[in-house]
Amino acid sequence: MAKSIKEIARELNVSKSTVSLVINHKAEQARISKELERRVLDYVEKIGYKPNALAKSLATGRSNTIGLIVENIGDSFFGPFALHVEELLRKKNYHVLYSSTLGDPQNAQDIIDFMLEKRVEGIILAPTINLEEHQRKILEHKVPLVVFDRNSPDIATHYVHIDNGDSSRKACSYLQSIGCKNFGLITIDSDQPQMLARKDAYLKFCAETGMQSRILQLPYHRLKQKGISALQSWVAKNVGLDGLFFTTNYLCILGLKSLRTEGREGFDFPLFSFDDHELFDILNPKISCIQQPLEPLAKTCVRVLLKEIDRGISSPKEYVISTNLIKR
Amino acid sequence: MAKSIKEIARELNVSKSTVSLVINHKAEQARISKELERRVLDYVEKIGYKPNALAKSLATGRSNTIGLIVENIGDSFFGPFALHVEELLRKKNYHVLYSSTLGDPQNAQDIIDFMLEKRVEGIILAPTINLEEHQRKILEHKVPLVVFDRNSPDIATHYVHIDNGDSSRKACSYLQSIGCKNFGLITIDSDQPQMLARKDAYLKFCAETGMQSRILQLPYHRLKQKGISALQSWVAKNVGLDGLFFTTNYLCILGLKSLRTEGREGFDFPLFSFDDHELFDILNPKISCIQQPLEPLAKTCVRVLLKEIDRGISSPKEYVISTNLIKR
DNA sequence: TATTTCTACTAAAACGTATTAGTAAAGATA
DNA sequence: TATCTTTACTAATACGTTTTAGTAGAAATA
Repeated sequence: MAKSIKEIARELNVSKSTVSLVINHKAEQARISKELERRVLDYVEKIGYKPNALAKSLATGRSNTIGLIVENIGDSFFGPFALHVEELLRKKNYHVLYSSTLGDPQNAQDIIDFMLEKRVEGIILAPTINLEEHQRKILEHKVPLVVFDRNSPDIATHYVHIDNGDSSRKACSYLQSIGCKNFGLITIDSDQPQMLARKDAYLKFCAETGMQSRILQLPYHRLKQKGISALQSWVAKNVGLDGLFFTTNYLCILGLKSLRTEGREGFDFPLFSFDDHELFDILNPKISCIQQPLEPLAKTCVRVLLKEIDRGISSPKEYVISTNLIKR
Repeated sequence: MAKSIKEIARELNVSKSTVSLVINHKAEQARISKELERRVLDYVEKIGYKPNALAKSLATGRSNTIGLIVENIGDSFFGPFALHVEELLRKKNYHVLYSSTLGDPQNAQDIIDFMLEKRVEGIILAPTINLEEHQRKILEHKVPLVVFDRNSPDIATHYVHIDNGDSSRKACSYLQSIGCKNFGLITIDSDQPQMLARKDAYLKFCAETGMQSRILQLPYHRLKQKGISALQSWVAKNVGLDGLFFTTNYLCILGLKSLRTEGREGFDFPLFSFDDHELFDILNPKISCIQQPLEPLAKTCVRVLLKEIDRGISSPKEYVISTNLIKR
């Protein structure tokens, strides 16, 4: 199908080596004459030769590919994150093999195996629960690994993340500063460390300020209709609420939906979201939030990973990216 | 680093062939004894052997990878689309190498070259302008290609898309049915065929119903602040408007922003968007839209591509997916 | 007992590349 | 003119697989 160096060599009556050397711009150092070089170059150009990257990688040991494993490439956090990663890597001549785990450890398992088999040069991973073993496998195979967003506390890897506790604290103080004296927390029923940190900071804030803590934990699955009604009855039960702090943007959207379906047009108290959303600044009322700066996050992941690839695996470090408080 | 079949063979005192055959579950057909098979299997398991997919692909000619080229993996159309593609392909044991062109033909060029070099078995492409030549290149290399969302009329490929004209027509009729007698069209200043089709259907509708056409074409670049003010002054100029039809959801969002920043809380006429958005049903007023059914779209792309890969390239066909009109 | 058939493997070639050591011919040196 | 350099290449090996043809020895057949 596609022509190989071998065929080109035969057709030009030269050796494979010559063709390979010319193609890789090593003609000079290999003392190939200018004429021959031209002849090869012209022919290669003419037939539109595309080197076989698989063979190349096999020979050089470099795949020029990195793996990106997220929960869901389609969501408003990971999608734009992936775009940044891709952009940054493109500049370094790397390409991205991505996959979404959808939170399913079996998927994650398959994905990681596949990537290791594809000999990606490094992996950026937003782990879901129960992925410790796989992370260990990646490390065993000496493939550089950068974990972001979430991590497993008991396995040492490079870890890029925001300070969830701190950010959550900032959010609470902000709500207090705009007059909320009784705001509740809506979070997810999961033991993801970042969610725990957000909740703990809220609890700590309550303890310090004497505010009564009111927390609703929704189950991770079935966030649709069930979640809406759960939220509605919870809000109804908790009289005196004067604000809501959602620990993720999709929870906040769920909150919006549940209030809307309740027939309320506006809101009588502020909503605050952990993570921004494209439309939060045009909703009514505007929704303030903690914004995870995607680009710095992506930049750090890429930088750290490339360094590992270049200089070999080093001892794990933690990289904390600070968040922005967006007041609206 | 990672152990190879060769090393395993040496360590077990058998031949490479034996190891390979056992690993690929061909022990029986190659009459390898059960004992030996077990011995190999156990050892392979013990050391956590991962075959080198690069070598494998080189030998078999199959990369088990398909390329997905979109404009922006981070946006609310392509991201979820990519997720569906990934999911569907996972089931068939294919994986996805994706890239975003960001509308830049140079990027697209690089991406396509890279994918051809990686010997992807097929490509799903949402082309941007000036990509005809590259599509031709893909086809020359005998790589199955499915184009979706947009196409270049003068190059024959399998093409999966919605019926833009028809959908746009439906939108117009709907607006008319709810009482709009004077709605305008906000579109993008581009000659992408799908945008033209949407606009043309509007014009045709005007011609047929006698409604005066009012069209604003915003330049594709600088859609942010400039677009907002352009839109504002255009709306101010066009007295008597009683509805707006946006030909994409990001234009609609731009519209929302511009009206909001104008200080208007609500709207005195309906807005309609081509393409849905997560929050359109909770905004005030609710925004009706044409919804492109992502899953059928993705399913068709994948199905057609896999068929091409399986049975060889066939003569190009067009696949039209019908849209939904979401009334809110 | 000489031949055929099975059994249980292995040797060798191929995929398409990169790389290093080698070489024939021409030119320079002594 | 015999030796050393340089020039302009090429041969050979390696990367890690798959696959097909081959083979030594044991068992079965005649």
